[in-house]
Amino acid sequence: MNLRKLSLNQSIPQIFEGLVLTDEEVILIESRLDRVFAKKGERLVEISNNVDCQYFIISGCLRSFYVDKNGKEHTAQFGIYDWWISDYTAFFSQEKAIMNVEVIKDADLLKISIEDLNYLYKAIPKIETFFRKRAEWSCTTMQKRILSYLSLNASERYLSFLNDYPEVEQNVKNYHIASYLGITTESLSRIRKELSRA
Amino acid sequence: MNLRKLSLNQSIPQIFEGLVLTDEEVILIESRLDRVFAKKGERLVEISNNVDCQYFIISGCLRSFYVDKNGKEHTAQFGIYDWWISDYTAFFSQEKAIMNVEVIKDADLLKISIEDLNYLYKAIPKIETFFRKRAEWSCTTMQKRILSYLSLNASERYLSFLNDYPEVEQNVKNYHIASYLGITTESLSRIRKELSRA
DNA sequence: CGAAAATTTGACATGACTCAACTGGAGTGG
DNA sequence: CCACTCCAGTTGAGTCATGTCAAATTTTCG
Repeated sequence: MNLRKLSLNQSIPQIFEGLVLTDEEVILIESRLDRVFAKKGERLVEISNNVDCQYFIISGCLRSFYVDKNGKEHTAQFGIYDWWISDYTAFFSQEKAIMNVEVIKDADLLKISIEDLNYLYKAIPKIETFFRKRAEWSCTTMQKRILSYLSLNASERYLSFLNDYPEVEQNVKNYHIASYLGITTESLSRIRKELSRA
Repeated sequence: MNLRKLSLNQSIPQIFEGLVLTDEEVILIESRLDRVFAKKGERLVEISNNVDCQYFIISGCLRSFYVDKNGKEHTAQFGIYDWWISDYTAFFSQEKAIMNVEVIKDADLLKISIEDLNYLYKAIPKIETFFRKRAEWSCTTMQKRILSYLSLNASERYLSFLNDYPEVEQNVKNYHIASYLGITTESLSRIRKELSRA
């Protein structure tokens, strides 16, 4: 067993945190995953392409973003360690990507295709349970984000972001944060100035 | 078999559209569902209560809404026939409700508790597959809504809402729509006036 | 019909945007 | 080691979309 295999094996329990897996199950899962290293600036998904896989992040930082009709970028999601990333809208519905997924900091990833995932759902039902719960949890975080747009002003949304995702804040540029919060970099700059005075 | 039973039985394929179920499975599912009739104005979920069930809507109209620190209501979700509703944030994580679920038009519902749902996941694995896909689909619709807040102005969001949910529009008040779009009723009124001129 | 609820309208206020200029730091090469 | 460039962030002035508040109007429904 080489080093690469070893560290991949160690990653399986990390991915399926909370699941009790037998040795055979770990081996089966491993056989369906691909280790991928991606450099800053690389794109794992590009708008209008097919999206047949999603990525588990072992380390690094990524973001998915939408480009509107005026060419403005809007960050849909950030991804750091222990989280998954893809264009889920496209991945789940098997339509063309409406977002790009871009590497912000060199990343170490595990890639799984939709076919392999469907295979694992059948072979190991608790994997499907895990992904059901993960999707449910995504729903709750997105719901909260929607409510934050409805009920908070820009400054409050920024504070809430800092509170919810302190590790993300340390890995991304302010203009990424602004495009996630739905404000301009100028506004974010003024908000930060205002907050630092208080 | 009485009428009530008959119509409930007929609803099962409607709920699990796309799933092929045996007669025994339908009977098992039915045994875990409760038929509920709810009048306009009733609340199925109230903020800070426990949320141990979700509702499938046979007919009628409902909404879930959040109340912010200034007492303003923000509609999180509408529900009409064939859709499910609850405070998912609370239901999935089994925490106290952060939203109310309110009946907008007299509703005919099927109620399922989290225990019964977990039982069905075990007993009929394809039910879990169905709910996994439903959660994934919810993620994609919420993702699109988030992107609409980031990239569209109030008027464009309104048009997009009319396009995506024409049946909802016919069942709810304008102030419900405004609170879903994140604007005031006055702004919505002006937008409608502007659009009717064009 | 009449009261209550929903919507519309007007005048004004304001938070966030736009555009352009400026600052500061990180890296690069002469 | 300085000069240059590039990129991110900041600042200022003016604008605009949407909000606020109060009043008028229309619709709904008992």
